[in-house]
Amino acid sequence: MNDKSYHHGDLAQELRLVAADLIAERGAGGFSLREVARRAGVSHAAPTHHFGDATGLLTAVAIDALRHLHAAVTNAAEGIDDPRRRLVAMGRAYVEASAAHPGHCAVAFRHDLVNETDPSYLEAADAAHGVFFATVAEIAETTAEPLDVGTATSLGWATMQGLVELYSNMEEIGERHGQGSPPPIGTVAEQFAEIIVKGFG
Amino acid sequence: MNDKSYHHGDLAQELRLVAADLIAERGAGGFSLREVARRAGVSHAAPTHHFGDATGLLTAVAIDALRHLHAAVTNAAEGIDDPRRRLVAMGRAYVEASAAHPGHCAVAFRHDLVNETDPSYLEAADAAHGVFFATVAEIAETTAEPLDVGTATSLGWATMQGLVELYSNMEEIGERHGQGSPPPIGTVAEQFAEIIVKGFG
DNA sequence: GATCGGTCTTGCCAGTGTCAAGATACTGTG
DNA sequence: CACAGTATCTTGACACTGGCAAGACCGATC
Repeated sequence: MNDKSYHHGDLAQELRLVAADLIAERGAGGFSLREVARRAGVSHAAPTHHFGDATGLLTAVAIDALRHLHAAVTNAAEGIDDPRRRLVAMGRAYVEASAAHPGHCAVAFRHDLVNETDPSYLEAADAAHGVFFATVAEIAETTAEPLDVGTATSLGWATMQGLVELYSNMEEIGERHGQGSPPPIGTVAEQFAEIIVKGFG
Repeated sequence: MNDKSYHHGDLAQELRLVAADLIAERGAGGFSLREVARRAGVSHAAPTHHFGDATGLLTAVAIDALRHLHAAVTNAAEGIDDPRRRLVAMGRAYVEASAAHPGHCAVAFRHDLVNETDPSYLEAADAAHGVFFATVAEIAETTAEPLDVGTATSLGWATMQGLVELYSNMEEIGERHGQGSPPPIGTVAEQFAEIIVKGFG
C-alpha cells in the first residue's frame, strides 16, 4: 500500500504514460511492448507482470483516454446553463482533448487492440457517455417534437469521434479542392455540434 | 498484358482479397504479411514484390475499401430525386457497405497503417467524398439560411464513419443501461442522417 | 535458341510477444 | 533481529514477424 515500491515509484503508471507517448510518436502500429519497457528502463518482461500482455497495457491506456475525455468534457460543461450551448462546448472539448492526448485516444476505441469488456473500461466509457447523455436529455425537454435521447447522444458521440478520425483526411481533401485548409479541429467541432443541435428540433 | 501470368492468374489481386479476409477475421492488429502469403499459397516474400512492404499492401486494401464505399453510395443514390431523402439513403449505404466489407473498411482511415498520400488513395477518397458533396450542394440550394457545403459534407462523413467505429460500443452501453440493443446499424444511420439533414435547415 | 526482365523462392537478420524459471527487494511474523 | 513469504523484476528461450539479398524460374523478345 506504500506509494513507493521496489525500483520505481509506480511502474504500472509509468508504463501507461510511456506507452501513450510511444503511440503518439509512432502511431498505434508502431507500438511495441519491448520499446515501452526499454524507455521505462526496465527489462522486456516487466510489463507482463502488471498488464498480462500487450492487450492489457493498451486497455489500460484506453481507459486513461476515456478518463481524459470525461474530465475534459465535464470541465467544459461547467457553468454553462443553456444545454444547447453546453453541448456545443462539450463537443469542442472532446475533440480538443483527443488532440491533446493523441497517444491515449488513438487506441481508445480500437476493438482489435483493446479488451473492451474490461469492467474498468466499460465503467469509464459509461461515465463519459453519461455526461453527454444528461445534457442531451435536458435539450430533449425543450424540443417541439420528442427526441430519442439515446439516439441523439450516440449521434453526437459518433460525430465527434468521426471528426477526430477523419480530420487529417478533411485537411487533405480541402486543399485538393482548393478550398484551403479547414478551421482548427475545435472550431469544426463547434460547427458540427451547432448543426446537430439545430437538428434536434 | 496477358490476363494470366506466371503461377497465379493475378497474385496482387488475390493478396488484396486474402488480406481483407484476414483483417475481417482477426482485426487489423492480427494482420500479418506472412499469414497472407501463406493463405495465398505463395512464399513469404512474394507480397513484397507487388506491394513493397506491409504498408503498401494495406494501402491497396484501403483503396479497395474506398471504392466499395463509393460504389455502394453511388448505387444507393440512384433514382432518388429528393436530395434530402437521397442523402439519408447514402448514409445508410455507407455504413452497410462498411459492415459488408469489414476487412477493407477496418483499415480505410488508419493513418498509422496506410499511406494516405498515395495518389490512388487520394483519388479514391476524392471520388467517394464527391458523391456526398454533390448531394449536400443540392440540399444547400433549398435551405433558408446559407449552408457551407464543405462543412456539411464533412459532418455527414464524420458521423457515418464514427458510427461505424462506435456501433459495437453503442450496443454495449445500450445493454448496460437496460435500454436494450440499438436497431441495426443501417437504421441508426438513417436516424442520424435525418437529424443532420434537419439541422441543415 | 540465347538473352533478358518480371515473378517468385530461399535464406537470413534483427526485432517482437509470450512463457518459464530464477533473482531480487520489500513485508510481515516469530 | 532473523526468517520466510510474496510481490516485483530479470534472464533466457521459443516461435513468429517484416524486410533484405541472392538466387531460381518462367515467359517473352531478339
